[in-house]
Amino acid sequence: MQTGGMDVGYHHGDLRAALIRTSFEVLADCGLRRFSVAAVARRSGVSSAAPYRHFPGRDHLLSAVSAVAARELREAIEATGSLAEAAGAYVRYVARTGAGFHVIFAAELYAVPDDERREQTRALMTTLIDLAGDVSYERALQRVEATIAVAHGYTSLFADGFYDHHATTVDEIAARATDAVRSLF
Amino acid sequence: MQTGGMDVGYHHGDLRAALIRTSFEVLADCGLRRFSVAAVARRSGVSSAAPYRHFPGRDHLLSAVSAVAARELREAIEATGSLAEAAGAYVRYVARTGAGFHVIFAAELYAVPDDERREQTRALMTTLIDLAGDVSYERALQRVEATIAVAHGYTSLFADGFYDHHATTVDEIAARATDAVRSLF
DNA sequence: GTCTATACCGGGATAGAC
DNA sequence: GTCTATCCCGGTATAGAC
Repeated sequence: MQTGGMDVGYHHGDLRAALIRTSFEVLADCGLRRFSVAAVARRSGVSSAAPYRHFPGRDHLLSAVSAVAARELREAIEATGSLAEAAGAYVRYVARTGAGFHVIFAAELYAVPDDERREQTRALMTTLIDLAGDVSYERALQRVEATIAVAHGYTSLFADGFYDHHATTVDEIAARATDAVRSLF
Repeated sequence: MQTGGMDVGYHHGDLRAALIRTSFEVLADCGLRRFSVAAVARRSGVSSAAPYRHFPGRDHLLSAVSAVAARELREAIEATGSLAEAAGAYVRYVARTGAGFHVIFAAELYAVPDDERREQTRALMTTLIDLAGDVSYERALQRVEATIAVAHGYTSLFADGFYDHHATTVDEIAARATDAVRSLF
């Protein structure tokens, strides 16, 4: 898939990457529920057939999005120093990109054999486990799960419009998620 | 909508209620994402047109499901004595029925003018606020939101197969959600 | 109140031109 | 590599028979 430094000169330069980028927008706007290859194509300004040159099908495109989201999220989390701050980083990342754990670990991706995605999701979990502190692996896993639950929970409420009445900002929600995780441990 | 004690003698007796009941199964099996009137009809053993005698469209059926879920969930929560236990009750209810906050407060229902749903969701929130203890309304709301976030987060992880590797049971997840909320306050 | 049949729409995916 | 054109499928919703 690499362009190898040559200017290939076709319409987009890198439609594959553009499609992945646009997929985030579609996810943010429509949710995983109404995510469609056709919508991504429209929004990218290409025909509905074009994406199939780069991805065999809808799930493979989603898998590529999952891999990118897992990497970017891990990088955001590595810039913090604790699980509590990681929860805040998660809230901000999902609010910004539209792709959270429900996309990264979407059930429909289990059957998609995408080594890149599997590597990136594994690395993300490893990073979280490392942040859990010097405890047993079992205990670390439970802490990570609790953190994910809190972060994902707040994010879902925010995304579902739960806070609309109070004009709550992303940063406020991120702070609440951070505080909640902090008081867990 | 009440049958008024008369035996009406048609195919189902009460197709409206049966459709709502079947909707829970479809939600549990397919998720909100793939929920469809057609699937509910198939599963109920009626034609795809039959539901439209009782509900104007997909969203109205979902709204009726939301109202029932809000009432049943409130009853389950009223049987507990604290927000922490309410979180556990929530995990168990959603695992059993498939309809959680993402259904009860689904964004696509905002536009549906269903007084019964609005009343039931309001009552559910009131019940939760009352459990938050003798604090300011603002503080109570924050506690409720934190509780919902934790409960919904754990439930999502469970539903998405996050715990499959460890053969975790519903009761274990419910206990973790309860513990997490307890350590929040 | 429920049926069969159908119109309509939109997404998934492929064929073949360029 | 992308286009246009097309097929298939399934869900929404309605019309009219029973």
